[in-house]
Amino acid sequence: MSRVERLCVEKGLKMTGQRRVIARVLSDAKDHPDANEVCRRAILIDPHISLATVYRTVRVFEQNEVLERHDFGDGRARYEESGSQHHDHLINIETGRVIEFHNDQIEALQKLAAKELGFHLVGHRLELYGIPLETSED
Amino acid sequence: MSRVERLCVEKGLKMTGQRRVIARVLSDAKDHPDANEVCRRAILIDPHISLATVYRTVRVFEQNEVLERHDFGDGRARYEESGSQHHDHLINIETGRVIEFHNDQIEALQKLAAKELGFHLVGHRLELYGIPLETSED
DNA sequence: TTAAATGCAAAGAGTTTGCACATGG
DNA sequence: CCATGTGCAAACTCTTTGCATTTAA
Repeated sequence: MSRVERLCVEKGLKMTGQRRVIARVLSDAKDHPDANEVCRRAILIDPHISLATVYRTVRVFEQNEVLERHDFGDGRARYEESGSQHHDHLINIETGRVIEFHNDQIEALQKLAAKELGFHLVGHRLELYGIPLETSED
Repeated sequence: MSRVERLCVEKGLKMTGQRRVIARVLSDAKDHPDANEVCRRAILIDPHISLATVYRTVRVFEQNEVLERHDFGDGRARYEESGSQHHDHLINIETGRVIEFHNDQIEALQKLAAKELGFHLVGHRLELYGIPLETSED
């Protein structure tokens, strides 16, 4: 049983064959697939899965905090298993590859910045866009 | 002549009536309108403007760094005049209103974080989502 | 059993594009 | 004048939804 599936069970979600497969795909994913990619991988395991079901399922999973939805600005949502710890993303603009990182100082400053503006911080999005250091020597 | 129009002229862009109006709308905007909203405001000044032209125009303007495109996660692009200084956004999730802010410390830490991961930072996106402090007392 | 999940195809929202016509430099 | 911009409508991408059918609990 995949980690995502276990989380679903803990949340009391009805686990259908399709949901199990989608959960597995997301648990196995090392990247941040979009709905279409999740569907394609799911179909490799079990062809009885439609894109509509993927969309409905990821929404339910997201609402149950079993996975996280990201928007990297390319017009489609991407998904990843809810990690135990929060992290942000650095996107290598040469390859499109996404690297996860966490920085406590930045997190703290964000909270502070929001407070100074009169807000209680309930969420944030931080994405860094970079090029590999070797390549950037100009 | 609006500020955006002047920037366009400096870039050598051909200034048609429509582009002038769109430039004006964006110069006058105190918020971050989407393409549809830009079009509606433009039509108030001159009805001879179509949504397709707005899309084509904002793309040209963006490519010429005359305005900036933002994606606040609600599925449509939003635009604002390219300011002299960089800033990030705090979104009031109760009203949807966007507040601009700038924080040098966070900027510096971002650069550092990227460097530690082996990247040269060429861009970033930071959005804070918050609720007004008065309302958040629970 | 039965409320909830699924597949399909159609509908939406936002954005882009092909083509004939209009226009700025 | 003529390369470029525009309007219109159709196309495209991503996502959602209505409805008849299937399925988990």
